[in-house]
Amino acid sequence: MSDSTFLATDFLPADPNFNPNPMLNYNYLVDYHGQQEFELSDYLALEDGSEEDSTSNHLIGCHSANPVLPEKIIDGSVRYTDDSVRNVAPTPRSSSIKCKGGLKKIKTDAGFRIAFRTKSELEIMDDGFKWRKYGKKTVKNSPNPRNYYRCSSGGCNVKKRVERDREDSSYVITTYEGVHNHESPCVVYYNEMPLMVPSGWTLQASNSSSS
DNA sequence: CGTCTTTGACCAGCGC
DNA sequence: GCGCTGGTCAAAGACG
Repeated sequence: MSDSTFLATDFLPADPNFNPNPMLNYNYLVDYHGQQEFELSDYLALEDGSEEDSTSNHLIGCHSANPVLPEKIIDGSVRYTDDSVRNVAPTPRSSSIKCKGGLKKIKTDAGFRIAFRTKSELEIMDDGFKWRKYGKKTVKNSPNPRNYYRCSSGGCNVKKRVERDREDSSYVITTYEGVHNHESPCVVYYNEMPLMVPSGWTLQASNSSSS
């Protein structure tokens, strides 16, 4: 499954005005390893030219929650630049989607799974959605527990896992799974800040492609 | 009182 | 088949 490799990227909140909400900080997203500017609007465009099912509802649907920056992903595992692989979770019947800019998403039965690593002191970043914690697990070979969250909006079964990098606890590894079938509770807030919304970025409810 | 977190138990998948 | 591991459930407690 080597063709499902992500380019390794980092999310670097170096600016003091940094807000962990990726929706509000798309201009802070930098392809760190590639030394190349990487904006969230680019990421939104990734669906174009995808190898399958490019209805483009997926990313629109996961707008503020999902699209930060993934590390490399090898079919359910996060692969770091040092080629170490840390298990995220098996991704049964997954399929990779080739994306512009070298990024890919993992599609599962529950929708897409996107993992990324964020340098942040905050373990829970405000991504515009409301999450309910439903589990906590210690992970093998990791001193840090993994927390499980589910979108608290009724009928929305998007999940996310949050854990600290076992080797560098200043990084938080977040994995989103599924696509929200509702708008972000802070859409109103975004609409009040039109300059913060990338061109071509439309805040619309997704068709629940995961169903 | 409603909502959320905590946490131990349970279950399923996978490798040996 | 068995043990390990990750993911989820659900009861109990905390909190506003």
